[in-house]
Amino acid sequence: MVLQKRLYYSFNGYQVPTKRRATRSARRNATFQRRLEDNQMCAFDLLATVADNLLQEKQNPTTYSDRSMGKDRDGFVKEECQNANKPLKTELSDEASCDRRCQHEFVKEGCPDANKPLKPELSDEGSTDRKGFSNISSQVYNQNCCLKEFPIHEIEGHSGIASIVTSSSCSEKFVAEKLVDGKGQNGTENLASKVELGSSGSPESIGCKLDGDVSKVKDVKFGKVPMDTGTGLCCSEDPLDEKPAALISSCGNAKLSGYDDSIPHSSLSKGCDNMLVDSRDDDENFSGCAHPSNKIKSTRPITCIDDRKIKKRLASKYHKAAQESKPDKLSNSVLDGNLKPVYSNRKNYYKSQRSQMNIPFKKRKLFKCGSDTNSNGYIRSGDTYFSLKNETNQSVSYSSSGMSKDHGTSSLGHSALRSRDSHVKLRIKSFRVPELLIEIPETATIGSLKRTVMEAVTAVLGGGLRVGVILHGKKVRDDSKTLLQTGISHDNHLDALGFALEPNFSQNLPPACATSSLRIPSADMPQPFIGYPSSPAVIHQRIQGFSNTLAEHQATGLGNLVESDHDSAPSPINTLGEKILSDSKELITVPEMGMEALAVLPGHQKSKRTEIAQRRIRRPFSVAEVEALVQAVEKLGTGRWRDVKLRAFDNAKHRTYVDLKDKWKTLVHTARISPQQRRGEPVPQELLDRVLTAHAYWSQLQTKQQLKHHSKPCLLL
DNA sequence: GTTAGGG
DNA sequence: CCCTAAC
Repeated sequence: MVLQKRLYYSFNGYQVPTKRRATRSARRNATFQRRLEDNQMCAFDLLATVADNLLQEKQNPTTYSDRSMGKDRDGFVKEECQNANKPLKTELSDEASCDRRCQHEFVKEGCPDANKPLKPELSDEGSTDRKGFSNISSQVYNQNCCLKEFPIHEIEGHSGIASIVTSSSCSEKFVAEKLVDGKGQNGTENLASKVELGSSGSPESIGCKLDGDVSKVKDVKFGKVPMDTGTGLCCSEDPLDEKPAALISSCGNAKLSGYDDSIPHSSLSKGCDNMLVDSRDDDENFSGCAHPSNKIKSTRPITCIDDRKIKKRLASKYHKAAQESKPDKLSNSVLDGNLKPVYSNRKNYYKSQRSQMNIPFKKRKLFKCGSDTNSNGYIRSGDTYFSLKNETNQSVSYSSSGMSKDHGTSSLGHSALRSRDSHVKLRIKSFRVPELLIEIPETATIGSLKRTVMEAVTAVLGGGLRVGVILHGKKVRDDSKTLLQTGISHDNHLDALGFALEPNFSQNLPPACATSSLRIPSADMPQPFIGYPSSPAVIHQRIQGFSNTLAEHQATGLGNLVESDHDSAPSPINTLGEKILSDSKELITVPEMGMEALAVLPGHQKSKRTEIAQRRIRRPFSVAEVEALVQAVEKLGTGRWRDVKLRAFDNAKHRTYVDLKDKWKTLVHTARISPQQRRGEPVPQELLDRVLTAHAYWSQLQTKQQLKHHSKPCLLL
């Protein structure tokens, strides 16, 4: 859908603003997320490729990594940095073809002040520079801990590095691409944050790649990643001590090191998945949450990866918002019971806001993935892949474009799948954006139209979305059911299966737009962040409101499904229609809350989030509303807002008398300032004149009355 | 629950 | 729009 694109862009745009310089962590977070998103796509491809290779070659990665690493490392470590605990990367680099010298140097240099020295080098030399890489890597390793401290900018500056890190195993391609491109995608930069994580290994690996040493890279990865992993990517962990297998894991390691000090290197192997997951974790961490990631990473089985992806892509935000407390919703519903609790348990994302904010990112990701990357990536929840194919054979996908095409995917999927019983592969190419009702004056500019649409979309997204599963036209609400129980199996025609983005509210749909439609409640919702338990019932209703929204894909006629929901709950929608018809005046509005929330994203999410979460969506008054307000005030006067509300806005639920009072206040102010100073939708001068007149009249009257009151008592006394 | 006003 | 004091 067009909207997708818009959303995508919009998010990006928003994101940017969101980046605040305020906090390192915040910045990191934002950038990190982005990178992750960008990287993910790549990662998938890489993973797929790797997986294929592995399968075909059946090499044993583990050996590779261990061996090579071991010696190199030791030697390296001993020589260069004794201090540094994590020489692994260096090895990688060596293997990669990097010069030991460089490494050593790096190490030496890096060890002492691993944290920050890198930057300069990187920036100067660029990603290609081995030294730079080595430095980075060394730092990373050293750090395991230090990374955290890495300044994002540094990383960002070195897109190449960052990218590498991020993608880790998966990213090989990614990295390569980026390197080639130079900066690579936008995302690359973002990666930087990640870079921290993986940077260590990555730089070198990157270099190799550049050099054309793909094979090496893969090998490394492989080494790290065990063949068996159905997940392909992950190789479970490298037991190598904690030192990261380095190369392969560069990403993973990096993450670990960067994000979680404690995180085990094992994550390396995980590569892409980790990344995704990590990213999430990172987010959390950044936000201040405890880092679950460590646990996850270290502990997580390979399978987790998929889940992560899924979550991230699909749910990430939504989940957070809605589920945080309840792990299952998305994961369960969409994914399946198989999912590991690990992720499902996400920690609380701090705040709803954050989550909201995140959504965009994630969405972005989703979109991207969907459109661009999808091919590669399916998400695997637990064991389920959402690509269209069934695990082994059938490709049931909505999208006409079959997943089967993706070699990478398929191969990975299969391998991964094998490990588990049967898996259902689903491919979600894109999500349709819920229906939005927008009312805008003919005189509005295209720009304002765009903004309005954006706001509406943002509001929806910002409010938090959740994923709805539709099967045979019916919403599947029982999150606890397994796919099998629900009838979603490889044996079935997945075309009957649909996914929808639904508003995830915890509260009521507040806004339903004036009239409207569905809206997104998020703003109103109290839900927030952590553990906010939302009652299913409520949710459903809300959803209903939104129900229109769903949509699923292209080919399949999921569309029908959408409304099915209504049945369960009384839908606001119906009302909407009525309202709309009845109140021509009312706006249908477009809420925008998203912007604000987004802006906040990066940093302080917590506090703000909370606040924002509850804030109502902003619904600018339309000229018609203003006209009605003026008329009512002229008749009733100021100070009787409740009456005004009843008289002129009785049917506008979203307009409280306080709102009307505030609007009047602003109208008076607007009328007094020069037209050039006015913002927003212009209000006819005629109305403003009436505002001033009425205001003067009633003010005068009020004054008189007050005088009377005062005087009277005095007199009486 | 309303108003009024500051933020 | 939110928040709060005051009514």
